[in-house]
Amino acid sequence: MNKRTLPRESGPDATRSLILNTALRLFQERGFDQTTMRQIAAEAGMALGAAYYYFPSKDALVMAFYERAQEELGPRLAGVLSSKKIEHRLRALLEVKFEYFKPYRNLLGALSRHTDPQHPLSPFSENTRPIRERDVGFFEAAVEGATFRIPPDLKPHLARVLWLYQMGLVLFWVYDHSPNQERTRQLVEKSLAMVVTLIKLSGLPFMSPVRRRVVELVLTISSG
Amino acid sequence: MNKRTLPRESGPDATRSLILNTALRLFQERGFDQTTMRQIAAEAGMALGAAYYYFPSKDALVMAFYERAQEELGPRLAGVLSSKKIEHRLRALLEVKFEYFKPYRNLLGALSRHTDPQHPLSPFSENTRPIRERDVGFFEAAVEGATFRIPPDLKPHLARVLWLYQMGLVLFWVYDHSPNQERTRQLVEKSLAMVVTLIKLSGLPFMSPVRRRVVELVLTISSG
DNA sequence: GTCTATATGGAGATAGAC
DNA sequence: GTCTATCTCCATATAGAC
Repeated sequence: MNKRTLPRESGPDATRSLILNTALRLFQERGFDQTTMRQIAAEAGMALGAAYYYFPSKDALVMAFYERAQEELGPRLAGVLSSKKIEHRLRALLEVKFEYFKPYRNLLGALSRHTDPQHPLSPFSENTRPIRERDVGFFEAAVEGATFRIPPDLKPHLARVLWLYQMGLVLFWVYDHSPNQERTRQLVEKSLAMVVTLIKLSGLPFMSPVRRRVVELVLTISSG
Repeated sequence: MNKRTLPRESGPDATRSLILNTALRLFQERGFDQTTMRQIAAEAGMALGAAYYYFPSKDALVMAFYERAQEELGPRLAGVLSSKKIEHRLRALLEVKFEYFKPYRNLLGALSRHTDPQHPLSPFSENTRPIRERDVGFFEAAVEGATFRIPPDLKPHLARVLWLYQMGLVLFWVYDHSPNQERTRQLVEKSLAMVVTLIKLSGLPFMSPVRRRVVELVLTISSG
């Protein structure tokens, strides 16, 4: 038996979890900037230093949130790619994400400030690369397993572009104040149909030069 | 003679300008977050309270920067729309912007955190609407004055989409660490050609349903 | 290894004297 | 309009109890 399995009701793992959960709750309730390390510690029933013992900074809490999300999302994303239609497969991925992040919508809003790829917490940073790559992997899987003719010159880049598209949708969702995020739902439906149409259109013979330029564009953007 | 013309070497307008210029210089040199109101006041040769007399908050300095930029950019943007080719017209607008903002590239990076449309300093906020609308107006002018067939159903939305496209380019530029932002230059050239091609392609007769969907998409996004 | 209590130093902002 | 003095609050560091 492995001693270090699930967090018990006491012990270091449980304390760590308790702090993280408390922090996430407060971030969501009061906003990220308005929540102080003092409040987190107090609400978790311990002294300030104790929280700092487990998380050396407020940003470390955010990083732990990213990692936990990636861990918990993995199986769910993998388990939802059953259809063969690309549109269904992509929609399934999106639905899992929205569902999972729903309790953290406000928090994600606060975190979306990290546009600088140099910042460790940016979705484009070196620091978050492992998380990002695993995530892109699910879009690769969505593309791979679909019965859908993809122009071969586009194929190597498609997953990454779709991942970026998905980031855009999440950003829109985070700031969507319509009831139950109805506008995002519409945007997903309309943009998804459009994305699929565009890929299909791009496969037309006379589109070959356009495809080449798109690929060049993608390379320019991602070569940094 | 109007008494309130240009800032003199002394007087309230001069003091205000001095504070703003000092702040912008420090923001650029040391970073926005690392620069304190104390440093700004000290560097401008006055007490902290004096700086707060002119600018009630650090964000007020940012807003003043936005307003000044809009004012100074206006004539330059208007003066550069001489060609009749849409591609040249758009490139001209972009060049003026990059040129003007070059000394503030670092600062813009720090400001790009304001993704929340609710935040007053966001480029999408209610607060910055007048600035934004005037800016969109230059893209309308760029489209209007071009000898270029634009599908009539796209036309009402094109300027706003191009404005958004331009915001994306600026964001890329802000974080482009290639020498002399060479990658941005490439991105501009390639994406500009692509944008023009796409608009042309969208005018083909059988593209009518695609156009309709694009318009729907734009409406969904901007209806908030 | 885990945690409490306390100290440090700096930030944005303000009140009220001059 | 400009200043000094001060308020309030924070992230973070550390000393040392258990």
